[in-house]
Amino acid sequence: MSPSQPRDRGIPEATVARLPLYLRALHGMAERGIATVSSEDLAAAAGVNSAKLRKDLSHLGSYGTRGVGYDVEYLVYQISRELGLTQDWAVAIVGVGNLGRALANYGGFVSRGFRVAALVDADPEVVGDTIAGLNVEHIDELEAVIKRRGVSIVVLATPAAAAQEVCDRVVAVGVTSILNFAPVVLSVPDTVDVRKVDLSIELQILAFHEQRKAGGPLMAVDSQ
Amino acid sequence: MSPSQPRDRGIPEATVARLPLYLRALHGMAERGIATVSSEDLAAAAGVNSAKLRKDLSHLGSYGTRGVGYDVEYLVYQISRELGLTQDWAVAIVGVGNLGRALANYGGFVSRGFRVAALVDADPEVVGDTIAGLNVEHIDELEAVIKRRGVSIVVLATPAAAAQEVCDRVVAVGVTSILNFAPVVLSVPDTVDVRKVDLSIELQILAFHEQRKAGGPLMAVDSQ
DNA sequence: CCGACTTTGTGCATCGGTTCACAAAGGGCT
DNA sequence: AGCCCTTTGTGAACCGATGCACAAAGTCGG
Repeated sequence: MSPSQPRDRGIPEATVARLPLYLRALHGMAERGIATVSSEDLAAAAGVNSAKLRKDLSHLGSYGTRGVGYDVEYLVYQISRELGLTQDWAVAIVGVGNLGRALANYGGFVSRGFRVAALVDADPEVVGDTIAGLNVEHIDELEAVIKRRGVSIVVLATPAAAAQEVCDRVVAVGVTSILNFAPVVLSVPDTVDVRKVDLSIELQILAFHEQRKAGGPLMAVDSQ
Repeated sequence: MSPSQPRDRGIPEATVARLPLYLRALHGMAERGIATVSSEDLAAAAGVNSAKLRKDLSHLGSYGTRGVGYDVEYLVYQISRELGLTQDWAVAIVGVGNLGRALANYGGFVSRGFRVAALVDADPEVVGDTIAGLNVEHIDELEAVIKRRGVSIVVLATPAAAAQEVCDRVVAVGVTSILNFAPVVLSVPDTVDVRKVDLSIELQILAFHEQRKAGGPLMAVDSQ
């Protein structure tokens, strides 16, 4: 067996979720001209514990040097490759309301190998507008646009009521990765990956903890 | 001890994160006039497995009726109370770029007991504008605004470079809950809760899985 | 009033993830 | 060349979360 292929199939989900974090920290370091970094320092920059970082990285292979640390440049490349960011991903954003607009202009996408390739909306008022340098196309064109532009990831920023229908349509033309901002649970075949972001959920979790702090150890909540 | 107080201190974090999900599903049902729901149905609507749902709810107390299910109205109230949504939370949004604007207009906040009480920005171009019915105030006023409006949760939607400084300032005036959209790891005293949302992380996770699918079982990646 | 049926609440086994702690590995100084 | 120092990579214990499967509890029809 080849000596430099310990790279396992099957990276733990929790690890995958943290790789982008490391990547961000590493990009920052590369910009500041740092050539080499220890697990301790990188972990601090990413906000995790160093043992966890080392175990995470060990799932990709043995890319560190004992006594020295990790080569920043090289590690950026390895993580990028593992995440699939070395290729170019065409993303379509469906629903160009406030959120869709914000996403279209969001710098974080472009800088990570994602290319917003299409904006689609149902409202005749916005169809034809130019946003972030892109022409907004009509929802009737959805399937055609996805095929024509080679879109492989769709971002749903529609109202809740429209999300499932749009979802069904993009799945029907072969999209298998969806990022859903609409506050509904989408039903999809299990060959399709859906990740959801609900902005209000995070606030609710904060409220829960804030309440606990405020009530402190007393918390005299006589039920109503 | 009172018989109907099995409500434990210490609800698992994983459970807290799902309560908003259940709440959303329940609200939908209440609107459709459904009075009672089984764990099976509610779980389906929330996209989780029914055993998990029952265990989650059991942490709040014994609010179901065997052979029948849960009273929708009552469960909404119990979960809301547990999450602290029965009180009114004043939220300030700092950074009124595309994202801040989208958040200010986002309906999901208001409908959950959150009230956007202030918008703050550093750019003199936008200070003084009215967005979502609110006057945008200058960052110099940050501390004053937070105190005057009783803000207890701050949403950071600033550029990455400004986030830590704003964070320090709001923490200094006593804010202990922060929702951070800026792509940086904030350092705060551990009395302060920070939750972060990085829109590009979700996309990167999707890209990872999409790449795996594309490569399929072959995945002939001879390292460069 | 009783018995059959439904659905909750939970004990228990299992699993994935985290953390500790240390042996192995490499670099650099003398 | 050899020794010491730093830092990685990982075995193993631990911890929390998940899911199964069932007894307890309650409803409803007869």
